[in-house]
Amino acid sequence: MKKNEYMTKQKRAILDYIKNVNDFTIKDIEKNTSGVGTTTIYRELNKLIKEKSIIKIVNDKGITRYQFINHCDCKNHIYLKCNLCGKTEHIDCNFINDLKNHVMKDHSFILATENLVVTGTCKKCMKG
Amino acid sequence: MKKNEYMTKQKRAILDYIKNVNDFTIKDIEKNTSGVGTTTIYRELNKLIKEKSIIKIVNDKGITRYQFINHCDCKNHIYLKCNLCGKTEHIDCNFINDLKNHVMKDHSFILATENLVVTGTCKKCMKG
DNA sequence: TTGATTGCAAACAATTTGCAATACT
DNA sequence: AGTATTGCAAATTGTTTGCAATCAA
Repeated sequence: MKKNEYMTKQKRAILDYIKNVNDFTIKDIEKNTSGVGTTTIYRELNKLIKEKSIIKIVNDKGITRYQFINHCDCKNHIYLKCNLCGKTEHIDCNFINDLKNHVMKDHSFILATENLVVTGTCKKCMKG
Repeated sequence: MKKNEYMTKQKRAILDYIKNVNDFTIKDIEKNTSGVGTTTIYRELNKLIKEKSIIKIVNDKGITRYQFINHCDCKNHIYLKCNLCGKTEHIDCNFINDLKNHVMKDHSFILATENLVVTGTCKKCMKG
């Protein structure tokens, strides 16, 4: 939280909710909090978008969704983003280093692993 | 294109434009085509979204953008996109299979290698 | 106390829809 | 000919803003 910012009960309610769900709509927040006006929700989400803590996307059904991005300090990681549910998980393992080395050695290309998002189908959606 | 669909000059103008730019706004299309109504643009883009040919996102400045997804038929390949010069090269080798298997086995995630774009720095720009 | 935050209502902007005219096959 | 497509204008929906009251520090 930035300086000169107050922590209000509305803000806390919003943050508490979205940090757990990771993928949500405005209506989801309205349903899962109480005593928080819609205007406040928009204002808080816009602040988070500017800070790049969340992103706003419109899925193939036309529904506007917000997704929480977990930033972290570790290296050698990539994001796995599910094409179906839209959720992004984050893996951190040595294999990424192997990939990086391979691409460097055999293809003369420096892979930018700091912010690498690859897509596919997650465990959950694989079943459903 | 689906059956029972007509190829009109409006549709062709839109498709010609977005296939080349890969990332665009409604206004970009309006500026770079002529004789295409805004309604038609929205309708065409929505069709592409439903078909998952493009995605619609709102960036951290609040601008709504659309991004074209390039599909192709070959397997085991990924695209290497250079952050500096913007050029995309395309590699096709066994290592990609290893990556796919690893992600599947150790992270329970089906990697969509048909359309995987990773970014970094290419040989040319590495030197310059 | 001081400045940030809230929420209503109003303003605004983006997107969709009805429908008659037009273009494609 | 028959059906999909277009584009205007109107309707709708999503989002933002002004402002007075309230709340956090």
